[in-house]
Amino acid sequence: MVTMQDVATRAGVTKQTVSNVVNGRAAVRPDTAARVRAAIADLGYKPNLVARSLATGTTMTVGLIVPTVASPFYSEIVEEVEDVLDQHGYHLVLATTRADGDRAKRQLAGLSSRLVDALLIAGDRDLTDPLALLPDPRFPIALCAWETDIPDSLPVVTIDYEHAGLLAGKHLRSLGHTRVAAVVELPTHERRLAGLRAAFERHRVRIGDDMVFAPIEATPAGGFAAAQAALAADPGLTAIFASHDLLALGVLEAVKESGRSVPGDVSVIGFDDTAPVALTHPALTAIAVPARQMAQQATSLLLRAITEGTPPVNSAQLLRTSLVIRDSTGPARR
Amino acid sequence: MVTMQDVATRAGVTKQTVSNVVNGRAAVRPDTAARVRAAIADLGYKPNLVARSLATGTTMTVGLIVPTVASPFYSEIVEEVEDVLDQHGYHLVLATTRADGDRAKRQLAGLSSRLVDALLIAGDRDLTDPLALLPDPRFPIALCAWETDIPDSLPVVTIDYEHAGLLAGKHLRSLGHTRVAAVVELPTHERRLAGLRAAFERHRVRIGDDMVFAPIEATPAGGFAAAQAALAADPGLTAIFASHDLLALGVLEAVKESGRSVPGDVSVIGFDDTAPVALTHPALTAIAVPARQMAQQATSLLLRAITEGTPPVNSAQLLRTSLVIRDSTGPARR
DNA sequence: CTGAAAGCGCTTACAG
DNA sequence: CTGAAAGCGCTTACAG
Repeated sequence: MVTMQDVATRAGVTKQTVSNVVNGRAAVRPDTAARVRAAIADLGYKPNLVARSLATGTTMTVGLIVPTVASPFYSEIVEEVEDVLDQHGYHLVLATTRADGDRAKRQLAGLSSRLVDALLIAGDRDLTDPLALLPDPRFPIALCAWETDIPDSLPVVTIDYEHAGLLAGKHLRSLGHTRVAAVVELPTHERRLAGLRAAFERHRVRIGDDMVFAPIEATPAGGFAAAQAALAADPGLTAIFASHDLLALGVLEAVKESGRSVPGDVSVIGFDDTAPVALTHPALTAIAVPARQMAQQATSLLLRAITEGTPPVNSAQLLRTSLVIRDSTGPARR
Repeated sequence: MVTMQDVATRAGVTKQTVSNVVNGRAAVRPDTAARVRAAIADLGYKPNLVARSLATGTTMTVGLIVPTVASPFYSEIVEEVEDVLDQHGYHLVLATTRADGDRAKRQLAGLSSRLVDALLIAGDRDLTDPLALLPDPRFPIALCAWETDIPDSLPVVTIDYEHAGLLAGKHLRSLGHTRVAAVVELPTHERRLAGLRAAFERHRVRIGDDMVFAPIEATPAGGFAAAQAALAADPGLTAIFASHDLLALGVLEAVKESGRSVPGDVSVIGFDDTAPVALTHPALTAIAVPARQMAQQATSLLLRAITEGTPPVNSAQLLRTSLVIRDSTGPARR
């Protein structure tokens, strides 16, 4: 490895001067700088980022923990976080928890030992408990896409999931649906469900626990099976709410496979509104969650905390969702 | 920040002893070790990983560059790489190139300055040229999922794409198809296309350039539009090959939307065989690529190189693909 | 089994 | 504008 000292020797200066031209910090006489730059090029010198980190106390790296990357929702978040980081010269250390609490705990511990300058945790699927054992309070952490039990000690950028569920419910209700089933990942998505129910209760319609189906896995296949169960439980239902898009994809297929038409016989509404859903047939009506904006805000929050050396502003930001009406919802069949 | 020295002072030993108990390296008398451990707990000491890295010359971190993470194929690779890394106590630094050559170049440069101990590059979409400016030859780099222009200076774990395309072609040919279109991401997937063509040429059937359609984007929507174009170009075609699953999803929809049945009127075959495709209707026939195995092998290769301190074995490993026949392919309509 | 010393490759004030 | 010194928090031989 060629070191800064090697460059200095070659250019006939001290390493401090090399450091100055590399970082453009102090003013260096043009010809000296040129000599140094030539030496750098000749030797193919690259600064050792680890040494720099030790000296500066900053790694130019941010950690991101997500439940999985194999979902359009989280992959959008990962890409957005990386974009913002990249724009500011930071690198991304990624960890996926994969429905494994121990793994999540290990990653939380591993990432908070100065390997990264800050940590963003997206999704409360596997990390609700471990958060109790918070590391150094001065270490910048932020949460996003957090639905359950928002800890008040940490800044969070999320959405009002209950209101989002309410939006979905109001839409279905306004179309006259009264026999609806919900395919919901529980307990993670309980707020969405609560909102959905609230929309109906206002009209004295109750979505009982017997019409709530928790999929075995958070995939189209999981949604498919859950929807089949729903159709078996009430063959006359007219609408199905899916607590996220991947499930909705499976629900759509299950309904069609059962010989029913969408939305003629059964309306289907999804949640998140990630890119792939606009292409389903019929195109999926869904609650749109501003995932990229959420990731962007949370990342900026952390970056600001890092550069200002203060803990991130401890606030709970709630982003708004909206209803995107496409072709999978329609008036309830009589 | 509480340092090793703080722990040492509190436990009444020197920091070397603390280091020894933390790393379990040298033998430490049980009661001393207990005292040190107590001090660590009291102070909430966590070793500074950056300082350790500078001293040991290793970061326990591996970089991964992929084109995107919003695709089932690459997200599987990312998750598998992270799994292997996690099992060995390594962290993952992730960079996505996102069809941006400059960004790719920047990432390659950024990641090879001792921020990571090794680098895995998956997918040749954006990084073919930049590889020319290779960093230190002793820095462990490996390639995987590489289709075009495999550099012979770097170890690569990939598959025989031409043979994979041949498999797809032989399958369609054996079903009697002679009017086939190909929806292919070019030039990235040209080997697959070459294989497909080769299968037909043996039977004196030619898939002309006018029947090859490059999608605007690597998404279902891209596949959808390309398939529509294909059906317009030859309304009587009986089979469509898609160069990856996401495209195939769109192709399937386009064919159905055109009023044709799959596979009655048109057979559709995909490529990669990622998780989501088994649930399409009809279930997609596809060339199965062992993505996880590929990622696993490449990662192991790098890990071995790191621990042994030698450059990775410079070999080109070709993994085998297989044909998974489901319901989207059938005999050609007469 | 424990401690004193040197070093990893940088940066950051501080003199000159 | 350039150089000498100290330090970031660890680990690694090496004495005792």
